[in-house]
Amino acid sequence: MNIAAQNPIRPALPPGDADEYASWFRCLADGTRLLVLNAVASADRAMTVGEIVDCVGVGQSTVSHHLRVLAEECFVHMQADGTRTLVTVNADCLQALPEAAARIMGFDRS
Amino acid sequence: MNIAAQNPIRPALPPGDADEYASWFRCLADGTRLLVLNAVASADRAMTVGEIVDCVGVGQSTVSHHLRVLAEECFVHMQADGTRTLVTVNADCLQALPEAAARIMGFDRS
DNA sequence: ATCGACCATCGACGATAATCGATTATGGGA
DNA sequence: TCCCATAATCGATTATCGTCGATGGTCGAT
Repeated sequence: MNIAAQNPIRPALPPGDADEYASWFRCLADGTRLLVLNAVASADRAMTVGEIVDCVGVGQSTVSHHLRVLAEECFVHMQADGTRTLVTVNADCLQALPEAAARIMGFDRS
Repeated sequence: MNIAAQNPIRPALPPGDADEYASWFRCLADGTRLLVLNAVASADRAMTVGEIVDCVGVGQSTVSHHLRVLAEECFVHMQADGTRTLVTVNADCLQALPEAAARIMGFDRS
């Protein structure tokens, strides 16, 4: 018998929300990507892609790929500046992380 | 020239730590795994593997796999009870999440 | 002792993702 | 206009991961 499935006291996390959170966490689930994010976050200024490449120590195309992934989830903001691309972090995005954890743990403030 | 690499004002996140955090986030980077975690967290009691299977709606071996991954990162605790396995959550693990975010963003309290 | 319930493990498959090198596109300076 | 620097894109390769079905092992009940 499955008591929990029949008597869900707390509303279960909708599978759609779970996938949404998952893709969000997946963005942080790679060491290189965390190094990229940390480099930009620690710089206190906009960084170019080339600077990030030198900081992280992987190929330029790899950094470009990771920046695109981070930008798609709004962890960073990218703005073209002539031939360069200036990268800045979106601090709000990471600060929303505890809220996600709370929902997963069922600490909904309903 | 690479100013940031030569003048790292803030200490960069060590690559080893980045990988450590990454494997931590990777644990939460799958929708099914979040559903498993949410099911156990919302239950207010220990759950058996079979109950989780019924809640989440994937195969038994898949749930067993995800539970092992979650247990390796200490998100859940598993204890054999006869032929069953009782699963409980480790709330502390998810509450440490904001700290990880802070370090990635360079908000080290040195 | 046998049977059934429960769960872990194994092997396989498909999908996804990380990385690299090469190429291409674009803007700025000579 | 021509060249260089910068970065995005492409193609290929490799590794990792999620899922399933089947198998095996263990405990409890009959």
